[in-house]
Amino acid sequence: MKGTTPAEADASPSTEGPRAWKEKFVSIEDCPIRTVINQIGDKWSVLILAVLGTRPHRFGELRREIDDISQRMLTQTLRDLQRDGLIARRVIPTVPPSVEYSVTALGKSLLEPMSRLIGWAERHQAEIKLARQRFDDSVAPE
Amino acid sequence: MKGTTPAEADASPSTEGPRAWKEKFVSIEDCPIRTVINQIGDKWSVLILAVLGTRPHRFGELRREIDDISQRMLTQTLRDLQRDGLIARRVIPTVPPSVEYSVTALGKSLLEPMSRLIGWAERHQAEIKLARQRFDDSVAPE
DNA sequence: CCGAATCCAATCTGATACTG
DNA sequence: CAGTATCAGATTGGATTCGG
Repeated sequence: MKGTTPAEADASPSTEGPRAWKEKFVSIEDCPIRTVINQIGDKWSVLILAVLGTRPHRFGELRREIDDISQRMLTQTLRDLQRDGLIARRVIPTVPPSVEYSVTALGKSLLEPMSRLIGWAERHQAEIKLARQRFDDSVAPE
Repeated sequence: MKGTTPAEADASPSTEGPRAWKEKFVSIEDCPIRTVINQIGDKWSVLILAVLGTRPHRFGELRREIDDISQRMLTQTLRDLQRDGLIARRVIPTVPPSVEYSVTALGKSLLEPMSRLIGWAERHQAEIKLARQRFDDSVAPE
C-alpha cells in the first residue's frame, strides 16, 4: 500500500475517487503507507501506543501491564516508536533510574485513526471469525 | 451468500478515548485487534484491498498493476483476505479460466477506517521522516 | 531499574519450476 | 490464465545473560 487521497476526504474510497490511489500505489519506492503500516503492523506497537494513550507509563509499568511481552521486544518497540516521533522518552534521574514514556502530539494524532480501525475490528470480529470458519470448513471438510 | 453486513455505520465516535481499550488489550487471548492488525499488517493486504476498492480485478490484472508482488504472495494474500470475508472470489468459466476478485461489503466497510489511517500516514510522512533522521543522527552522530 | 547483546527457533517472502 | 510446490534467504520474536 502506498499513497492515497488528499487525506481529508478519505471517507469514500469506493464511491469517490480512489482512482488517484492506484497510481501512487504501484510505485513502491517511497510509499508513506508502507512506512506506517509496517511500523504499527508489528506485534506490539498498537498495543503499546494504546496503553500509553491512556497515560504516561514507566518501563516497568508497561512491562507489568502487558506482561506477556518480552523485555527485548518492549525495549525495541519503544525505541522504534520513539524513533518515529510517536512517543517521548524521559529519563528521571532517581536513585534507581526510571524512564517514563508518553505519546507525543504526533502519536496522539495517530491514535484517532487507529482507534477507528480498532473500533472496526471490534464491531466485525464475530463476522470475521465466522467467515474464517466457513472458509476453513469448505476447504478441509474432510 | 456471505456478508450481509450493514457496513455503513462504521464512522464511529472519533475520540471516545482509549480508556476502554486497555482492558480488552491486556487479555491477549482472543484479542480482536490482533486478528485484524496482523492481517492488514502484512506486506500486501492493504495495497491489494485498496486496489480492489477501486474496482474488481482479475488475477492477472492485479499482478500487472502491483507488478512487484510475486505470484506466490499475491495468491496467498488473496486467499487470506477471502478467508476473512473481506474479498470475494468469482470464477468465470471462460476458455482460459479467469478469476475475478472484488471487495465484499465487509471489505468495503474496512476500507473507510483504513483510508483514514492512510490519510494520516500521508499527512505526517514528512514529520516522521524528519523524526527518524533526527533520531538516527543523535544516535550515530559519528 | 532500564536496556543492550547473543543465540536460536519460527515465520515470512521471493525465485523458480510445474500443473489444469 | 490461475494456481501450486519446493527450496533458500531474510526477518521476526523469545530466552537468556550481562552491564550501567
